[in-house]
Amino acid sequence: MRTSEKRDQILAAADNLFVKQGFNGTGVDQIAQESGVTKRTLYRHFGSKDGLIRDVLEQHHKSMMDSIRADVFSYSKDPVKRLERCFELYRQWFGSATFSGCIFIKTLNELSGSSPELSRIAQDAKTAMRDFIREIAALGGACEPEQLAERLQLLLEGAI
Amino acid sequence: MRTSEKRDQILAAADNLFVKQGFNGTGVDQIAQESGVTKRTLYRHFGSKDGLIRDVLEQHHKSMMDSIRADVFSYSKDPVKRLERCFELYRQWFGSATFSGCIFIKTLNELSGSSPELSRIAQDAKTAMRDFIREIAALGGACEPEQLAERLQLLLEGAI
DNA sequence: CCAAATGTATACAGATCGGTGTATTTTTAG
DNA sequence: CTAAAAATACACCGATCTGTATACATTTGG
Repeated sequence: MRTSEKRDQILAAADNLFVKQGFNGTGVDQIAQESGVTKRTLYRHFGSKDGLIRDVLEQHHKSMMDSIRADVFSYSKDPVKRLERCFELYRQWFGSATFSGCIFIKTLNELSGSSPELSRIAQDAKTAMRDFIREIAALGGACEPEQLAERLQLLLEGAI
Repeated sequence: MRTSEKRDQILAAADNLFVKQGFNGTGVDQIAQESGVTKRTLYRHFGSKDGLIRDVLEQHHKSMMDSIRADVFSYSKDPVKRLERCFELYRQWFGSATFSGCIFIKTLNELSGSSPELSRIAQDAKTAMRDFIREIAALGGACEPEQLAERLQLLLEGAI
């Protein structure tokens, strides 16, 4: 059994709660209880609530990018089809019953001004996602990959 | 002197603070202090923090719609020019030094799940704004006024 | 002018917040 | 097996939160 099992439980529970209730709206006690762990254990792993938020954001970004990359690259070799697949993945995300919005947008909306570090992490995640789309679009020979990537990204935020 | 002078001060201060720091991130004490009023007075007017938020949202929606309507309708009689004026107003909003995002989007991001009533008010405000754009677009003979209105609305949220 | 509404000042209640101290038990690794 | 790391249980701290109590001053409307 890995040493980091509890750690992953905490990250998963925190991710869910943050995305559903916001960061300021979710207490550390609730996260600990929801993940079946003592508050003391939580603080041993993450040091502070901001530290937990930071790791949640980074892990969320990493797993999301890995998941999308794997799906899109294995879906087809045609850049155009890959781009279509991106749209389809977003469409599925919107339609999922547990959809509660994008955690990075939530970060920028709620923590901008109180934590520049967390804002930067969220901004970097959004930029990386846009670069990924732009890269695929450019390979597909799109005339304006930059604009296309931006438009797609903006479509996310109306569904919430 | 109107009876509601203090009331308006509170609404203005709360609006500013909410949009800058979020709802959960702004305390009632700070709002009272910022608006030069006692906390007791604030509670006499609004009853609770949620009551204050509700009135802030409604007043914000009302004054925003009135302002945009007056500007756009006096700008030109041509629907196309009116639509262009809408874009221009948004552009100015983004460029303003005090721009901190849309308070209704912030409401949906932060209070969805904890207050269905406030979420509904914010959603109604967004819908009303979109209907306004769609109405103008339809008068201009746009082929897809619904989609056009949606696209314009989504463009707001990338700038924050 | 006078009563009612509104505002001020200040202290306080009860809950929750992020975070810690400490002693005990469980798990892991060599 | 054993020692260190990790997790638990639980009380606790100071700060902050929403909301209230009380007593006094000011403004307003009829």
